[in-house]
Amino acid sequence: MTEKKGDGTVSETHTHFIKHIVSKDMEEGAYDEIVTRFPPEPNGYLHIGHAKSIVLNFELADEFGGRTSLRFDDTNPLKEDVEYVKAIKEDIDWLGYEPEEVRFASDYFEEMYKQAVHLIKQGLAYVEDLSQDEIRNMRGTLTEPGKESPSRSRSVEENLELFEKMRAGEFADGEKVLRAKIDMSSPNINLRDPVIYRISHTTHHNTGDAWCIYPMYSFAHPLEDAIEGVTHSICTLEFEDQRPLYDWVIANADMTAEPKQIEFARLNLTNTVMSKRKLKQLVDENIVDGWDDPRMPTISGLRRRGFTPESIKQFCREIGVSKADNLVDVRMLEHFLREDLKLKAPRTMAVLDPIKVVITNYPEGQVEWLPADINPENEEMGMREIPFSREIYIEREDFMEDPPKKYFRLYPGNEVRIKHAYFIKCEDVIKDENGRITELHCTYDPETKSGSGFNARKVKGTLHYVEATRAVPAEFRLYEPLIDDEAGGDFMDHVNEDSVQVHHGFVEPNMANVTGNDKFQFFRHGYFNVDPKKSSEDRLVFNRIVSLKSSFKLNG
RNA sequence: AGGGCUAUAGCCAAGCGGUAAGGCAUCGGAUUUUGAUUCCGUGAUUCGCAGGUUCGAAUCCUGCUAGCCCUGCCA
Repeated sequence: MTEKKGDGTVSETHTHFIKHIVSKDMEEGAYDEIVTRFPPEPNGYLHIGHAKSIVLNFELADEFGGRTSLRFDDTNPLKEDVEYVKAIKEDIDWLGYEPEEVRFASDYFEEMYKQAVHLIKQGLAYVEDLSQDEIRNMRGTLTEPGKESPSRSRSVEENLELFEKMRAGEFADGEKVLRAKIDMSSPNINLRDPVIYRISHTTHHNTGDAWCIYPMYSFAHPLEDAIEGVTHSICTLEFEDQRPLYDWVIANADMTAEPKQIEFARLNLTNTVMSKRKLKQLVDENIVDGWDDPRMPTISGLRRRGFTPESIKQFCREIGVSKADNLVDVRMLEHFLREDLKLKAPRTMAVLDPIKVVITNYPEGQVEWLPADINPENEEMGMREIPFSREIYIEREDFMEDPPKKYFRLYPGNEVRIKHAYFIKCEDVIKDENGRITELHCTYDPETKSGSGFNARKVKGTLHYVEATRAVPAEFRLYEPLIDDEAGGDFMDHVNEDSVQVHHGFVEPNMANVTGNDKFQFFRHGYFNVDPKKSSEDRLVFNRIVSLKSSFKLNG
């Protein structure tokens, strides 16, 4: 369990193939220092899959005493926006990582242009006259080689001139394109003279109208890495086929650095969609309440739901890094949230679906303030006092008129403990004209007061409660997975129509002033977060982050 | 099918020629003023399959099977 950081010591846990590669490189002295980067395109919000990559990149470099930068891969102005730049920075910061530097691919447009010219001069790139359709048709198929374009044999001088005109805005979008001259018959389609620059008369969020030609990812990315001195360029599996092109660019550009691309498997979670396209669709079609809806697997959604940075990071560490396609059970994420909050969150009581209990033998008008530990597993959190009186609320589901076997909550004639207070026994059930239970009449035994040491008899059940006259109204939002079933077909057919359950109940009086993102464990319910958007001073709204585990089953 | 990659328990995953770590989930049992926590216990004679090399193979070799990715002027 040596998990040292920042001193170059390799941890013995969480070992994986990328760490092996880096270890070996460092032992062989291949690099002075390891440099990684997290390179999001600012075209959407970050999700937990990105968190896996963020944790990997930052902690890997940190472990070897290296550095990590944040670099926005903004080479396609059609899809990118500053809104996303801002959100991405915020999410990384919230997770607790500080990039060595923040850069943009667009910072290097001039340098990339020069490198393209360098390729042209070597006869390794040419300006293409063919249309997009013609290029596609001549590319061949998976099993047949492509055909060489007539433009391929253009002279260096003419290519230089045309490329300059492309930059100068003398052509319309799609009229010309710059292609790398590699191999039209390569079995790897990425090497069949890939397009490396296209014309797009579009305002860029960063460079404005300075450019009307933009480099393609496959050309830009290796250059960005080389410029920044990145040693290990970590990306996901679908870029594996691009690695030969990545290496080709590095080999033929006028660059001394030799970054190495390493691919790992992206994260998939049960009951979750994990692509920006799909998440954007959920937002655009108003299936959810924005990118930060508490049901979204986005970092901002998880944050609003109440997940902590530490729980997300620990999850990312524990799932490991490999090249095998995977589908991780969301319950694993939930586990790390519970583990993180177990000792940190105050434990208080909330009644989500109240039913009133009148304790008929308790003096009218009397109130007792009972001592209660804030977290029995963490005494440093101290004590609080909670009121108890003749009328309290308990959970409607904690009473059954006709209970099955092994039900040890309240039922007629049964005695249970009220947490931190007394034993009560159900004497009478009051119903309205529709037969709905409106009130329970109980008696209490003064001798059974909590902390009194009473042990003449035992009860099987302990119920939480909120004192009725001082109860603070609150809204509770419970969540189910947004996606019913991750398998097959259009994911929109699997959207759970009933993924939010709203309850109106009460919390303890001492919770009247909680504010955005405060987290609590509500006894027997789970961990809750004060919704930073919906909650206000006069309307408390709690999101259930995760429930407590439970082995209780009715009828079983 | 041309190329690239992957395959270890229900899920994730270590392992790197010396006899299958760990986590999640599940199911038992003990403790419990949360049906929680905690604690103990629970599963691979076998690593996709078939051959081969070796004293010895999840690890090396050969063949096969299955799954994922690649024919954007997206990243």
